[in-house]
Amino acid sequence: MRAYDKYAYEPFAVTVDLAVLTLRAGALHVLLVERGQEPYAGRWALPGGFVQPDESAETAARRELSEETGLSDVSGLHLEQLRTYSEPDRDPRMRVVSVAFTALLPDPPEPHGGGDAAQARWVPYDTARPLAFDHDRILADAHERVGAKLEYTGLATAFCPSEFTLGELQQVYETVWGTPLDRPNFRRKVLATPGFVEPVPGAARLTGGRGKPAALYRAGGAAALHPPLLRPSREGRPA
Amino acid sequence: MRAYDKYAYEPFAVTVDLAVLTLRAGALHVLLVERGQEPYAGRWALPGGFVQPDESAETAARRELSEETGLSDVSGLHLEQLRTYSEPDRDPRMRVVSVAFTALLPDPPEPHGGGDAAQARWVPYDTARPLAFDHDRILADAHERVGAKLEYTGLATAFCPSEFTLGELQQVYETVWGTPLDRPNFRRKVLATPGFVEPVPGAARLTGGRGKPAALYRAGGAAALHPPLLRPSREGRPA
DNA sequence: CCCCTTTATAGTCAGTACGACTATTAAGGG
DNA sequence: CCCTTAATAGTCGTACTGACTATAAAGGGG
Repeated sequence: MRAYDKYAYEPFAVTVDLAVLTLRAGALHVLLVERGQEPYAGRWALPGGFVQPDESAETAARRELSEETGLSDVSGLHLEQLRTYSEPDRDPRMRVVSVAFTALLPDPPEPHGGGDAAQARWVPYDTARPLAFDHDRILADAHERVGAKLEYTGLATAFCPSEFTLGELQQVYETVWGTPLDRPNFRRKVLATPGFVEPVPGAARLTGGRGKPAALYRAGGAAALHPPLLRPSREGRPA
Repeated sequence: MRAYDKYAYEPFAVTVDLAVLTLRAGALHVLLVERGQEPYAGRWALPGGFVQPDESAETAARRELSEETGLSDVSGLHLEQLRTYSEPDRDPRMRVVSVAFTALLPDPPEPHGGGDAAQARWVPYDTARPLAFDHDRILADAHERVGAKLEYTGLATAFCPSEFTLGELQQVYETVWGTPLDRPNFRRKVLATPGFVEPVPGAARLTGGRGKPAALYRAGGAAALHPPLLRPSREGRPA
């Protein structure tokens, strides 16, 4: 029961931490900031900050996202609560409970070093560690969550600009999952899943570089994919 | 960035709230406590309480679970973080951030009214609302999460005793999803999914009531189901 | 004691999804 | 003007799925 009267309660500091992911040059990148002070001075960490008295954690996360990326409009970006980290010793200075979020960006702007960020950079996911505090774990949890959600939601489109080719969409899956996918089969499945993507009607063709121009698509309205787009099973072909 | 120095920080109270779900007589039930004081005096609420200074949220949740259910050993029970609720006005008295958990129980013991719970009861899920605070939302989120996880994890066995029949397992799915399932097909899929369940070797038969006795199974070790056991699609057969 | 109901388990069958391929089209580059 | 690159189209056999039918093994009521 809610025993407000029975237990004394200790005040906690509540922060948000952001795992901001994007794709640059076909590789998964994460937005990191360099810490200026102890503890972990000089180490890289996930961006974050304190939740203000009048904010929800979601509001604080979106504010931090805007501050750290330098983007004026972050309202359309995908921002999702990951989980809360509350180990008593996770911050050596004081008792800090952190609500972690995952954010997905389509086209990565150079993080303006302005604002309050001492130094903010896009770092390839593979070379990000070790991070300060328990951020290694948060980042790993974020990656795992995103990979899982690609299977049964249309989340992949959050990595893409508003209009994209199926090849770009496939690259999202391949990069996050770390697995090459068969192009014709990927195409078939995506187009067979209602509400995942919809073709851009006009004479829509992207002339990026070499090769046949690809048709452009927009994100469909569907939140859940039916059927899901399962990643190649680690099991399934055992002995 | 972690601007501990830049912003003043407000102390928050941090609580855990528990959505404890079980199956009784083929219906989904949730453990509720009756509030004795304002606000929401006389209303039912999810059990919960303050996180103590030396506890993580997970530790606090398991402690509360033990206290509220009266079970001496809650170490084997499924307990999982749901998400954190932090709207500034969710508690009219003060700023409270609550980390919500979902717990799944196999056989429901009568909640001992002892401990500190004024009154604790198993309430059918459908008649649980309205609850105090934002607990309606928490409960709905818990239900949705559990329903989704039944698809791609072996979570359903957490609702069952250590040995169970496939009929009982099917009842878990039907009750949580609110959909009848075809028995032969359910059986085929469960047995075809490696690691989901394993037969109890001995002369294992349950003579519960009428009908042919069923073979007994135990939970297999698999965390993820491959292939997943998808619920009958709301879409898929549209117009 | 014999049906009749109940529940478990076995099996069938057609439609579909999927993985692995091959083929064709439409660009750009030397 | 080929050659490479990338997009798109199509094929084929297997696995899976949903909808069913059939059989087996219990208990209960006349």
